[in-house]
Amino acid sequence: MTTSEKLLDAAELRMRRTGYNTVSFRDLAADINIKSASAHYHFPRKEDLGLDLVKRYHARFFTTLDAAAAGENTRRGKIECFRLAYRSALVDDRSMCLCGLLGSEIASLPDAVATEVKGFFKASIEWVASILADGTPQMRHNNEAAGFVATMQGALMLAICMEDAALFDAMTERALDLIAGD
Amino acid sequence: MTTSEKLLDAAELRMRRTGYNTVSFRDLAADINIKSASAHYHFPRKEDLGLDLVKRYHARFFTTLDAAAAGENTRRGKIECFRLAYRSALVDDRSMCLCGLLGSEIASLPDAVATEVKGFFKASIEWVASILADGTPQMRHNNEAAGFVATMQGALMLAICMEDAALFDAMTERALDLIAGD
DNA sequence: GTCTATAATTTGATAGAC
DNA sequence: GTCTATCAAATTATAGAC
Repeated sequence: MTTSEKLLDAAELRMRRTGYNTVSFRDLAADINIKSASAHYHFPRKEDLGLDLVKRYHARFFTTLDAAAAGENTRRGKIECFRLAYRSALVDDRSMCLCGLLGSEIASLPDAVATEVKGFFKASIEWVASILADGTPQMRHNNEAAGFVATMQGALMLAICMEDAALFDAMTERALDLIAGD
Repeated sequence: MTTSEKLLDAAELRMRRTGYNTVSFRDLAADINIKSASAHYHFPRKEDLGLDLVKRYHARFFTTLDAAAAGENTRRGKIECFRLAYRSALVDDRSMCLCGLLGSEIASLPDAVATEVKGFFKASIEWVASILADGTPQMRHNNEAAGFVATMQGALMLAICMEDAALFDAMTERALDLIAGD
């Protein structure tokens, strides 16, 4: 694994817990046993690191999601994959969605990073909407898809905040029924 | 208005946009034309300010909500008041819910502030559940209420992030139908 | 209550040696 | 690529005058 990847891993761990502004080059460098000046060699400005991190998160999220959804034949099965991606953030990583946290503090982000976060949500809504429409996007599906994404984000935040993982399932199962039928 | 109240107002404006950690005593003091040392006279530590701010937000949120819901006779009408409280944060204040933002970055908050944020969500869930149960709380109502709160929080975050206020209505109207019946 | 002044720490970032 | 050394700025917080 390259030093850049190690830095991105360290940044993801920290930013998914405490956000963009609380994470310093010194902390990240210490995490992987280098000095902060070395970290700046790989990412000259913090904005460069933030941008690469959100791009990597975005790409990995949908690659993993598409692979899982490819094994499902029903709309409900595919959308359940989307829900499980958020559940995995909670259960496996005990962390927020990177874009859910950065999205909350979007007014404090560099413009380029903020734009990338918006891109993640746009892609998320379109992904869910495309499942609903079976390949033919429609405005109504977009609204339903956005509501589903919002519920996943809010449920993840609340479950982490309340330290109650079971609450995530309780909060999201009806949303799945609503969007995919009982 | 007292200086403490002015400081809390300034802190609320800033923290509902960028979170807890980006807000400094110097910024708040400058907002109300005093010096940061004077701000420390009113709130010795930042944690004191954060704690008072969340407590004030909590109290005001439910006072306003109760007043609005008292004018409604139906369950749906009362829960619609809850939705409108979030809509007002978006449309009137163009800001996140204070606790939605602080909840996202809860791992970076002083313990006392984090506890107070959790208290806001506990009270929110109980408020919605009590409407569902007409005064007789039940576990099933608690899960439905939590899901509704999650959707409001996620929808507010997404609408602000995507700079699309209309999206909030589109995302939340079905959640209201789901919980209160069509 | 507010001020000036300042301490102690942390931060993003750079210069230059190896 | 990584290091030491350093900078300029910002941060939380305190001491003491008025």
